[in-house]
Amino acid sequence: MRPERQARRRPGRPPKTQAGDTKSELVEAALRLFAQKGYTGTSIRAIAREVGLSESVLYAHFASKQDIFDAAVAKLGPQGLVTGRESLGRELAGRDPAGYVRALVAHVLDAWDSPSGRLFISLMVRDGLVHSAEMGDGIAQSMDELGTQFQQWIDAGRIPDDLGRPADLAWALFGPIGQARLLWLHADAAPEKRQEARARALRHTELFIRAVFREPDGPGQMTVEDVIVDDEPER
Amino acid sequence: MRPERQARRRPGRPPKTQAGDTKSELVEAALRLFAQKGYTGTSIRAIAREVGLSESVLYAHFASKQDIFDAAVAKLGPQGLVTGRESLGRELAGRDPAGYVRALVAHVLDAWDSPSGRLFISLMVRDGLVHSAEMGDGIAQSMDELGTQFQQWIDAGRIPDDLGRPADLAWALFGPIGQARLLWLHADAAPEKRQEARARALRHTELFIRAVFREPDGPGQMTVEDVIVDDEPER
DNA sequence: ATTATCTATAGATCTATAGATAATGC
DNA sequence: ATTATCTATAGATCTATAGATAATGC
Repeated sequence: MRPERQARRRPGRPPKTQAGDTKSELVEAALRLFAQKGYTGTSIRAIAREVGLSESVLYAHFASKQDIFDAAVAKLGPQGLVTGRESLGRELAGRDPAGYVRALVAHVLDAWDSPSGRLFISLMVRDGLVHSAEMGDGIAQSMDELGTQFQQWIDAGRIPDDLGRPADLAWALFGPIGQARLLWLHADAAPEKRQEARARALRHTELFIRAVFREPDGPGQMTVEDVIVDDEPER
Repeated sequence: MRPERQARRRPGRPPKTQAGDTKSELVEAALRLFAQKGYTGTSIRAIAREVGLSESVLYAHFASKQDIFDAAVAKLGPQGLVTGRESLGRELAGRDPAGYVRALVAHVLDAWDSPSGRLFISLMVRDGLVHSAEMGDGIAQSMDELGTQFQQWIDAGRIPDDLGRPADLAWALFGPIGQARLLWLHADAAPEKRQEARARALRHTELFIRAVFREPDGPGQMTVEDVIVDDEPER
């Protein structure tokens, strides 16, 4: 948003001193409004007004309203998914399961709770894109990919092999976190709600770790020792 | 939708034989369109056309566009939440944890996959109501209520007492199911996608049961027998 | 007389375009 | 000459209302 544009501008190209990066400002304003009010709820005029310009400027930069929307979506990129396992390579490599999952969740939460991450989810929601096939397929694929990691842990005996499919374990981990994102990590979310959402996601992560992973030895949720002490002390 | 209204109607009150329940038809058409295109994406005219009437009829039945929207929402009722534990009383009473959870999930899935349940989620999503405080608070409260049941199982030794808060267990159960609802149980979802979503939710339910509940005795995920056979055959 | 519809229309707002105006950069 | 803005406006569409018309129910 440019500072103070109340005073009606003169016609003609403005002097260099006043010029900002109009196109970027327009895309950013459009993003905020589309995320908040949806495509049909946002007018070209409203976008222009946000930036303090006349609505006809938009057509100097974009061919149509849809073109602005596309530019806004393109600016965000494909943030929707549980991405970044590749880019996290070094951080994740060699960690034990609990550490790996904690690092992955922390990474994803940072992305989802960022300004652009929150604009993204709001935009997807407001314009029905959460219901699009791409969204569903993308998430399902993302869970499949994460599933390969779970499979390795199953093979290594760190997860009981009869709990469920690897991709379903990924779903069990990220479903509740995704719900928290949807409900409380959107563009208009209050800081306290965001904090609560992150805390909730982290508690879920720990719950998941305790319920799913088997410790290689030492104390754990359901080691042989526990079972024997609890249920069959004299065996 | 009324049959065949292409032929332009005459002015004047139509004969009884042609009369349907106009108000209900309007609300239903409005619901479909609002769910599909959102509030601002749906015009009074479009609603009227769906029913085959002139747009001014809407103002004979409703005071304003907002009034129609409110009537549509009111018609659906508060379906958003994991409701019905009370109404399920008999079905749930006296079941063991696994049976209880299976029955509850089945009940919720039926509600969510019903026509009105799917209209509901689409409506909430399209108009940003999933981001409303009521939605978030309602779900959180719903999880707290279900948490009391988990607490009882913890007290009875059926769930390890160090897994997490009772409400977080409820969240771990319903988070993934809620995600499946959001992605694939909406108004426009294809039957195959809906089937897939239900299957996914049921697999998650079984995974949850295996990961969280401790059997009182008999065969189970991590009974003494299993552990001994797998890990320490000679003990 | 009342009710359920229609046609016609007002006034607002929407997207998009045409053409004017003034600063910039060659 | 080009660029970045403006004003003015066209034409479509939107919500809402006024007033006409014909069937119903008393």
